[in-house]
Amino acid sequence: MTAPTKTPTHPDLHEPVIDWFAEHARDLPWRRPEAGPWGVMVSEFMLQQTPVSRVLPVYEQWLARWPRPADLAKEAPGEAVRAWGRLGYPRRALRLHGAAVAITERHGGDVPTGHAQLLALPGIGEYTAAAVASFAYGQRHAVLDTNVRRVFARAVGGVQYPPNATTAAERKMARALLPEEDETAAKWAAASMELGALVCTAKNENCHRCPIAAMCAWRLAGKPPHEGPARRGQTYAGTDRQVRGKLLAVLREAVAPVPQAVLDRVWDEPVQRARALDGLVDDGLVEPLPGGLYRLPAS
DNA sequence: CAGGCGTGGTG
DNA sequence: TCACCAAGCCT
Repeated sequence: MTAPTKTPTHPDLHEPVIDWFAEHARDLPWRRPEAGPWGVMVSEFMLQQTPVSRVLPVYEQWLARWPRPADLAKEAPGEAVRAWGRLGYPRRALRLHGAAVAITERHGGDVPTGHAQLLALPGIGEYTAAAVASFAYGQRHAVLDTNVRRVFARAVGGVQYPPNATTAAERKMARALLPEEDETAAKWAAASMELGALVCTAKNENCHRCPIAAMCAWRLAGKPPHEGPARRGQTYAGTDRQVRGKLLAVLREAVAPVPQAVLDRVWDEPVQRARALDGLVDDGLVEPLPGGLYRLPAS
């Protein structure tokens, strides 16, 4: 019997993908050693649903201004929202600020190393906890983001796209594919994600540049097109989200509290406008003051 | 668990 | 042009 006892399910995928990564990985600031766990964590918050190209400049400003969690923690949350700029989903800024406060209070100012501790922080879900633990601390976790899910769906599952929501089957597959060693697993996580971001993309798959094209189940099956309904497109024009965005843009630019009348100019329809503003206040993104004034939250 | 939550680039 | 997409989280 020559077979070793703990052979991974698909050991042949690891080496080509990791080697490809060594050659083609982008030189991103949060991948450099000087970024540290805090830099990794900040980047992960910003990258949630936001392209790398838009994150880069904000990331640099953020780290220069708040090089440690404690630096951000002592700021007003509104300053985090302001510095977030136009990255989108500004609740992330609030949550990152909240995470910095929690890190300062509960973890002595250092980004925690444990997956469960990370998961307990605001704005950190399953993906981000695994990503920080893996990228910042070299731990072995299944890091299942949209890129990795797509790569696995194709290379292993033989279909064009993964399911809309992450399934237990996907998690199981991701765990089964994980290399045994911590360090190798961390490289694998970063490499498989980068492959999905650069080569095995949603719209154009570039199989000629793919290091595992020869063993890709989807390609070998003749690249059958996605079956079933298309993903629900996110509508935007005319929604509360658009109104919220316009309201918050005014408040981000303002140095002093803004009168209601000024906010009223961003949207004609009064019911929707009021609903959007109320929502921002409920979310803690906007602080109402006496006299019909509004500003970003000071506390 | 489906739906809400920003923004700008792109085919 | 405009629908779709980009390293999710929370309720």
